[in-house]
Amino acid sequence: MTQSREEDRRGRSAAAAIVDAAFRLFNEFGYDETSVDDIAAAAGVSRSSFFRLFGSKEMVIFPDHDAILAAVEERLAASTEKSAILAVSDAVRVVLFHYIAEGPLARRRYQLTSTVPALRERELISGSRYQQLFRQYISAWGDGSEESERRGELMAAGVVAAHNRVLRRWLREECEDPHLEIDEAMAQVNALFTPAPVPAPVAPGAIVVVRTDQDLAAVAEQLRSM
Amino acid sequence: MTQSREEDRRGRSAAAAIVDAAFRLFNEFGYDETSVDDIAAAAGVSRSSFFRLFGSKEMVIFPDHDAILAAVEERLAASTEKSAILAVSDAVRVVLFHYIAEGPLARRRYQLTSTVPALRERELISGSRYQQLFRQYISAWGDGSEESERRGELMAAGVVAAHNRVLRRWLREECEDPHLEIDEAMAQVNALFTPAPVPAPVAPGAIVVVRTDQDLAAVAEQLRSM
DNA sequence: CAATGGATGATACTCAGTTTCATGACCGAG
DNA sequence: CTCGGTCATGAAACTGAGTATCATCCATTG
Repeated sequence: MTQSREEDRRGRSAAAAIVDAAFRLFNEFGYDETSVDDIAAAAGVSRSSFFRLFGSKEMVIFPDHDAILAAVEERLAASTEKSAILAVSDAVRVVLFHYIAEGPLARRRYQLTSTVPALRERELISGSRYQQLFRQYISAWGDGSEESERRGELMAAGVVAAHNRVLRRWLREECEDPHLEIDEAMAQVNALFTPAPVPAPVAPGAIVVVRTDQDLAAVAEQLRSM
Repeated sequence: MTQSREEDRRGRSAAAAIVDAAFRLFNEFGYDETSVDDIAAAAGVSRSSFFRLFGSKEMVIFPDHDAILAAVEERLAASTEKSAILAVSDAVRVVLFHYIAEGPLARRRYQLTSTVPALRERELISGSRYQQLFRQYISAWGDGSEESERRGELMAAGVVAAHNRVLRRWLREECEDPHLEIDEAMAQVNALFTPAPVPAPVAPGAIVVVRTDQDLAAVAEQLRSM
């Protein structure tokens, strides 16, 4: 476990210095106006080290997406069809509260991603990787039918959309209680997807009585289309 | 209406020549291995003209996203809350059948986007613009409540996911009849989102009889949670 | 014919990202 | 202590995308 001498001397890693310098310069001069050389110089490292540590200019902003993705996968993998809904809800919370735990840093990042198209796009890409992961697991829990696959795809999209909405509201400080809102949002998603959407075996002629919030016209329309 | 002399002479626009050359070179040598200079040279135009016409290397692959987006917006704008579901279904079909009408070209593009990360990402970006557009209109049709906004976001995500699934299946030639599949997929989305997801005014104590495919245990569970 | 304007091409520039090589600190073995 | 190896860093050159500038050419118009 050999830490760099610079790190020992200054008490922080070169990576942290780079991130600091990057956010500061982006804030002051703008993303496009700040070159990698500027960042490296301000952080007291070489251009080479910058790319060795972060791979690209965009990645200074999004440090640990891979780690979060791994955490999500871990949570989803530790589940079966039985506990699927719970697993999905938990996994979403893993992501959400990771960002919330970042606090002001997450908000500074949001300010950048709202402003700079390239960064917004980068964020979209990572979001789609979450969606892909969710889809993969949700699909695996279903039978292989096309309708079930579609359900997996729709639900994954819904889960990510719900998460994004709550996160974005929190980032914009429009959200009092993220715990409450993510609970509500996930409840809404679950309500959408838990009632069996697929015609499944049932005794023909069976009659079931349920309460509904729809008015009579809507109910009549549904009955007619059956 | 002055067409270029090259165009007159060769009977095709410089843009078409560039697209042809690009796809051919990408196929033969790969996307990353083909430089813009190579494409321009093969198409018999200058590097300058390439960027003037397409703006970026990626845009040779995705020519008319803006046009499709405008068509979608037009279809959505020509609608009210009453015909909302129909408008959304129609708008989705506009996109889907535009790609299907491209035929082999769409499949060549798919082969590239499956292979080259940068292009897959670019495609994702444009997909998110559709989603954003759908969300905007669907949200406008609801009341302004947070739950209604979430519903708009979820439904937009679902609509785009459903479209993407059908398109991808068609591109992979896994899809016999795209008309049928998009009908099914949109029916699934509509089934998900048309039953009022929000507790709404209804005469207390009203009883409605509907047929369901759920088994008794599931129904009992639903009743218990009401 | 001369003037104008729009499209094209040539050139030079910035900057992100890659590759290669040199340096220098640390560590274990002799 | 010294040699040899490894690893982190830095320096420098290179490729290629995208931008900006300027000259040119050709068709139209007066």
